[in-house]
Amino acid sequence: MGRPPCCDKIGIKKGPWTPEEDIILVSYIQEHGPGNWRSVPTNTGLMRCSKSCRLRWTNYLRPGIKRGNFTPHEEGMIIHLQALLGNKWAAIASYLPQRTDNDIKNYWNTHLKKKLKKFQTDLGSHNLAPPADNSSTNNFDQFSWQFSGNKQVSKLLNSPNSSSSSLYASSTENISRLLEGWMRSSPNPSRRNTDHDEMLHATQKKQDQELVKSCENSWIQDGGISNNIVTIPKGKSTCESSGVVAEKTSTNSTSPPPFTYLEKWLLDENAGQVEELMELPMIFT
DNA sequence: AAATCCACCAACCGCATTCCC
DNA sequence: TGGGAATGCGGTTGGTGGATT
Repeated sequence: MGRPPCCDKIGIKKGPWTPEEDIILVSYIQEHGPGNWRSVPTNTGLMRCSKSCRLRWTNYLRPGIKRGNFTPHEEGMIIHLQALLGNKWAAIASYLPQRTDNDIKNYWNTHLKKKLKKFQTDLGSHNLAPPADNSSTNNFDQFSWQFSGNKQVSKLLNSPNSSSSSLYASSTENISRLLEGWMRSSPNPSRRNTDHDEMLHATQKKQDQELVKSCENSWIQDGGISNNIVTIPKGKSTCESSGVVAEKTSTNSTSPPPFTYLEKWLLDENAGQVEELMELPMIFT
C-alpha cells in the first residue's frame, strides 16, 4: 500500500464533527442519497475525507439509529451472535439494524467483555468452572457461548449493577429525525443487510425447525453451566468457513445438540427477535 | 477545590475487498 | 485481466466527562 491514506491530504480536517458540518452532510445526503462518498467532500465543501463522511453518516447521522442503553434482549443477541460469528461487528449489526457496528463493538469492548470476565471469575469461585481439559479451546469463547445458551446466566449478566451507558440527548438526533420522512420514501438506501439476508436464506429449510428448537430449549433447561461446553474455534469469524462452526467438547451424557443445530435455532429465533426488537418504527422498510 | 483515575464512545488508521476502467 | 480507486470493516486511540481521592 504505497499510496497515502485519503485523510492525509492537505487541508483535510480531523477531529469531532461540528453541528454545522453535520447539517451540511445531512442536507447533501438528503438530496443525493448516501453513496458515492468520493464526491461528498467536493460537492459539499466539507473539509473531510470521503471515508470520514461515510463513517459519520453510518455511525451517527443515519436515521433510525438507536442510542443509549442496550436492552437485555439486545445484549443477549450480541452475546449470541458474537459467540457464533466472532468479532464480525458488521454482521452482528445487521441483526440489530438500529445499532451500528461501531456501537456494538464499543459496547462489547466496554461492557460485555468485562461482564464475561467477571462472570468467569465468579464461576471459578463457585466451583462452576468448565472441565479442566479445555486447554486447546478459547476459554473466553466458551463462556460467551455458555452465556448465549443459558437463561440464568443471562439474568446474571443483566444484573442491576451492570451496564449503564447513559442516554444522552444528541443534537444530531434532531437532524436524523429530519431525515426520517425522506428515508421512508427511499428504497433502503443505506441499509447493510447482505449477511443477514444470506443467513436467513440459509435457514429457510424450515422442516425441522420446531424440532431443532425444542431440542435446544430442552438442552438449555437441562444444561448446568458446567455441563455444556461448546467451543468456538479461536480466531476471527466462525462464519467464514461454511458448515461446521464449532466443535462440541461436552464431557457428559447430557450433551448439547450439534452446533449446527444450535445455529439453526439461533438464526430462526433471531429472525423473530429482530422484529421484536423493533420498538421504534421500521423506517427502513 | 484540585488532582487523578477511569469509563465511555466518536473518530481515526490500516488492511481487505469490491468496483471500475 | 490487471491495476488503481473507492468502499467496507475491525482494531485502536484520544478526548471528554464523571467519579474518586
